[in-house]
Amino acid sequence: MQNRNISDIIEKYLKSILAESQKIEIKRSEIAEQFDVVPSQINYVIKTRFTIQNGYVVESKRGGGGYIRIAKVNLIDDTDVLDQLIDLIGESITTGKALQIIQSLYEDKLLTQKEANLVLATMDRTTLNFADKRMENAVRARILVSVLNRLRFAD
Amino acid sequence: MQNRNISDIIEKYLKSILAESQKIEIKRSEIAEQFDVVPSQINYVIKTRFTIQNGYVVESKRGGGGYIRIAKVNLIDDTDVLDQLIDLIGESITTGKALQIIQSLYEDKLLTQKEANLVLATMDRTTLNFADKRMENAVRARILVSVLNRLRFAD
DNA sequence: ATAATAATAGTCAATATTAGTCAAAGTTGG
DNA sequence: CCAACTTTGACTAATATTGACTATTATTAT
Repeated sequence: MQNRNISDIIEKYLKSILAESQKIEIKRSEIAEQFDVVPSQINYVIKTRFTIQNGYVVESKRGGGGYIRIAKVNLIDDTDVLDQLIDLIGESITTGKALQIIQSLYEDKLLTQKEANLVLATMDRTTLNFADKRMENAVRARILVSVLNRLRFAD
Repeated sequence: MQNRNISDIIEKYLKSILAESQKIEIKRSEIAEQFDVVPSQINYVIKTRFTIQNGYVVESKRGGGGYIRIAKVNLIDDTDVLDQLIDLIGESITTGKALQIIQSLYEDKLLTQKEANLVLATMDRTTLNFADKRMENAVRARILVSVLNRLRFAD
């Protein structure tokens, strides 16, 4: 609505540019000024919304002429990315990160919306319902890895 | 009848908005203040009156700019079949019985082949990987029930 | 060349801003 | 009176915002 948080707005802005051009290069301080936030908030936005789980790769450089580059990666072309994701999941994953990964799979058309929603339902917090959060995250990790591996094989 | 409790009044208010717009986004604290109740009462109202059985899906976010969204969804016709299956599953189910249920869902065209395979992958014995078989069957039951509930409405 | 300075971006922890959970206490209809 | 439902609030969890401090790279002065 009208009072969304500024991080979401910055995210949306950056993604609108990325929808056109696959890759962008920004100056942290400029974006910060444009949206009237402290520069480190840009790092927050990137760290929470432009990770490899989200299907983005980020690189940067400090010093004069410094920049932050954000590029969209594609899970279909790049089988490495699936492996990377499985690696990254390891033996534990939270609902939030899992959601990011499922969303990326949907965006890259590896899952339909219905498939994505079904998979999300299986690993929801209330579904797993463990008192011990470590166990919950461990089971979720196994489920998600299982799904990713299932996607390697075409039906 | 005119002196209903406040939960009913809040329910009616929210549903009157939903009658117009299919989906609303509220700020918990604002609604609580508007009706002069503690914020957690909003959770109570949602939990008791905006369930999936009633055709509502709820999502929320905490933190700055947080919200609660309630959407009205279109329930499919065979909800009573789903109810029966959920009843049948109870709190525990083996891989074999789960497979049977998923196969019947496929035959009834509630799941495609790929969807069925994905769901099976999530509740496979090696995926869940519990030493304690009772726990394994309990988790599988929760996962399968969650899937069935997700099938109550279209995307 | 080297050192000093300027111009970037990164990290991290404190604080703020929401919503969720749970159980105790209160209320009500049968 | 009892069981079910409602109300309340203390505690918890998730997410966002801010700023002080750090790290890296480029440019300028010596």
